[in-house]
Amino acid sequence: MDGSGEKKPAKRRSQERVLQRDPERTRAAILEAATREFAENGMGGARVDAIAERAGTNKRMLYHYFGDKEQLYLHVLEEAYVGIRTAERELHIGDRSPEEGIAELALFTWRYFLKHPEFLSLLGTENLHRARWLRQSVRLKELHSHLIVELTEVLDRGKKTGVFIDAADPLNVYLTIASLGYFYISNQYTLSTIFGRDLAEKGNLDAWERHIVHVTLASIKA
Amino acid sequence: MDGSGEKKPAKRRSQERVLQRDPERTRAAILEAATREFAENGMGGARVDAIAERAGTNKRMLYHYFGDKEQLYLHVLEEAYVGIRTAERELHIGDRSPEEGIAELALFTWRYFLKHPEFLSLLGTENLHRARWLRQSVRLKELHSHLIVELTEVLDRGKKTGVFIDAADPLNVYLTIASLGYFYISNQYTLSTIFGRDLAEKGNLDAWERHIVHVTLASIKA
DNA sequence: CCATCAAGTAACTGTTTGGTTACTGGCCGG
DNA sequence: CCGGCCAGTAACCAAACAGTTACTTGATGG
Repeated sequence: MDGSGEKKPAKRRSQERVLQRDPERTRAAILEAATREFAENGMGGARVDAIAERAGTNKRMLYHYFGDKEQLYLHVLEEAYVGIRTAERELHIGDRSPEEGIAELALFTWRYFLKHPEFLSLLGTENLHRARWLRQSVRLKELHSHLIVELTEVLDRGKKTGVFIDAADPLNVYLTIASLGYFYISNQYTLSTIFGRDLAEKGNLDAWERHIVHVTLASIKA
Repeated sequence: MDGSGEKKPAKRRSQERVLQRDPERTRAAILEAATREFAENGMGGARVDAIAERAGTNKRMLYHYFGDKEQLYLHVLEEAYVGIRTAERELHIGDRSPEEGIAELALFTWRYFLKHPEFLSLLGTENLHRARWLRQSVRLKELHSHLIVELTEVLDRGKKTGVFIDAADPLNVYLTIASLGYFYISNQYTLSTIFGRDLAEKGNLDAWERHIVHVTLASIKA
């Protein structure tokens, strides 16, 4: 997100000169810095000064673009949800056989969680506060119905052809997949400590990936 | 913990009179208040003044008994781990058939999590900080080997009688049980919000309890 | 019965924090 | 070519914070 970014031509006029004033770039930098700061320290631990410094700007701009710390946090959270749901939508789990579709969703979810620990961390923070900010969000409520609808279709198709049990419930299936991925990754530090095994090791990660697919399918297979 | 607690007779001398100075009671009150404060607000959000007030004492005592905020937090965390592992040990999952033993462990874990959300919250906080404080703890490392040993025995017995698959791994089984319980409870607020279904409702909780047992057994049954 | 020491209180301190104010400088329309 | 506007800066502020100091109270053993 940083580093390789070419200087944007700044809407108003195309110019090659290094622009200090680039509102969109500044805004994006703040959002990205805030994502990291909130993910690493939680709402209570995140520091506004630290976000400004990480973004290479200062607090004035942060308050200018986002109002206050809480609104900035909500923006970060919304962006994170949009990120996973957007990627998920491009899967088209209905294009294959029901079993392959479910396996694909499980793999995608696991790998997305693994690649975006900051998303899991934000979820953790938000739940600590009982979804205080998420509940205020208007944008996000409908973002999720798509997932359940698509999953319902895949499961129904599998039930008709007799590969899935009738009791298979779409929400339960998704929660099962998400549970197994979320817990392993977000709790890896305490788990590795108390069980004396490094869960982040490649071999263990691969084994758990296979385990998730196995468990998910085993729980709904006829 | 409060309210119904009879006045302790204060070691040194039995007396019915209401004692203001009762070191053990004060210590316990601080620990209990700190547990709630840390669970509700995380390490970064917890306030030392709030803990003192909740405990009905003041900061001086808190620093007197526990050193500083971080050490107090570590005490709280250790206490929480000792709590679940102690209760778990009394299960004796080896006393029944292997299948019943695993089901029993799954039920126990789910119900313990449900009854002690503050434990889940503390785990979340500790993992946010990558087990920074837990790693310092000497007491806790061996507390967990017992669980794995007992679980290994139960699984081996099931493998011999042919009810479990050979690939069944004790750590994986425990992680599966814990994942399904942890995620559902600790993420109930965001999940209920985005899916528009109240996961804390009795019917849903009971269904998930059955689901956990079903999934766990389905994943290891021959 | 009083000297001693631990339990307990409250007011204080230096620092950090979220948020603000007063200011600078570049750009664009008229 | 200039007046107003908007991106950006830095110094500032009051409140909140973790941790401390100076003090009071009460039980107990010699």
